[in-house]
Amino acid sequence: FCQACSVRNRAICADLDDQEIALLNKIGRRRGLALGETLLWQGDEAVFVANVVSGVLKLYTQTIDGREQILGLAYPSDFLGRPFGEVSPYSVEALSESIVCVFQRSDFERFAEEHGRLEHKLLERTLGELDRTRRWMLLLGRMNAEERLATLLLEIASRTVLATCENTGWKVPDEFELPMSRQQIADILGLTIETVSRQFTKFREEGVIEMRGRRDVTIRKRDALEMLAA
Amino acid sequence: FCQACSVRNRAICADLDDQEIALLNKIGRRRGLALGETLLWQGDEAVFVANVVSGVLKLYTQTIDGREQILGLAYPSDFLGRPFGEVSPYSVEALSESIVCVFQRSDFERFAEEHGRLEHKLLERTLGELDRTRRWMLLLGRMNAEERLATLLLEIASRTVLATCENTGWKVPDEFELPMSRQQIADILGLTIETVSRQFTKFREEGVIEMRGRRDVTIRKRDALEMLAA
DNA sequence: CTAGCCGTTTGATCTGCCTCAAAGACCTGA
DNA sequence: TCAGGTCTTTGAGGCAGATCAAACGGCTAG
Repeated sequence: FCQACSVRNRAICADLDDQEIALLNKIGRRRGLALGETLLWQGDEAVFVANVVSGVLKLYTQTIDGREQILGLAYPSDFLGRPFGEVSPYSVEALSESIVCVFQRSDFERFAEEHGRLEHKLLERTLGELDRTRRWMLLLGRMNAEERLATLLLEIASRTVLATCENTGWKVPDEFELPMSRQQIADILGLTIETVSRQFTKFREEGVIEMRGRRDVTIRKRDALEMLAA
Repeated sequence: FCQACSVRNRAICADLDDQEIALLNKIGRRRGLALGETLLWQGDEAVFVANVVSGVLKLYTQTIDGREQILGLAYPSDFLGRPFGEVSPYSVEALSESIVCVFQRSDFERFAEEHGRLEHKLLERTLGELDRTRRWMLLLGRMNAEERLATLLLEIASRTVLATCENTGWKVPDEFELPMSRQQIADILGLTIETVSRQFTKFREEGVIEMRGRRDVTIRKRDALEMLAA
């Protein structure tokens, strides 16, 4: 039920009143995704749109010869899919067990037309996503490997807190879990897995980060990372 | 006057009726930009939004140490600025003499709230721009210099036709003028000016393109370019 | 406990693009 | 027409990150 939804106040449904929510509730349904499961395929007809309820997913494209580029990560409350478009311009795959709230695109579009507040929220979110994506272009076009990884670590830290502790104040934690493998980090940063691994080792040796296991990161020198990411 | 505006039917104002257009006309004003003139500065308060009427402009960011990355080009009918945001996330500079139709952001937002059709158009445009931007991430993250330039040449060819001959059928021309310098091409592609220049020379030697002067390009082997860009 | 697998790290070498340098082409104004 | 500026092309050499290869470490099933 929408009323009990954990992203009720952060997703695009935030500004809807009870009556509208009830209507929206009728056209959407929950769906669970296993780790590695694909929600949308690039090039397929764009049938669904969705809100992320829990978990982390990746948006990605590929070249014909198999090179992959991750276009972004979707955290709880993020919107997925391509309204007002015929085909999905990217694929979406779950990086962890996830729950999404799925709508038929046609249902969703009809609802959006009739409820300006929803469309407005979607517009704000899309504009924000565009900003974020453009910032990533600077990383891909002009940053070196060290700067790229520093930027990603800070980004994940801040996104993790937003996704987990909604109201526990705004302190960004220095300890978090990477929601993806080394190869996926490489695909986000436009690097190879070896280069990514070497940069992790370098940050560890310099005492900038500390790691317990492969995925648990603790930032020890945030300033150093921020200096690089700037 | 909006009624006589050359982008009247392609910009976000396309779906507005005469009365709405008259209202919009009151809050907007035309502004000319000289080559190289800056319309928006990254980090400044986001005071304006605008539609491009004629000319080509670049959106760009810079790192602290001066590396530049062009985030996109704006052609006639494209929308500029950051509605519903406090600061401009990028700078905008005219690559050619241009005319834009400028609105105070506050005026524009008020108008958008009251006129869902405008907001809807803006949403569609923003979603399209996000798709385009994400496609560029694949280029920046995973393509080599040759593939990058091939992609750009095809993109400029198709954008040029859309911007110039609105209704002369849909044939994409093989002859066009580059609206920017070699350095700016490098900043779009995430390369250096030297690498760009060498790639041009290579394409010329291979007979893939022909050039008269520095900026007039004729595509001779479109398939070759499309193969690389795919 | 052990074997085998997969993801990761480390090492060695290669290469595409960058950097630095200089010559060449075009444009503008005198 | 020529001088001087700017932009572009070409050349030589270096380096960051890619590629190829192998060792390592953690996890799971037997």
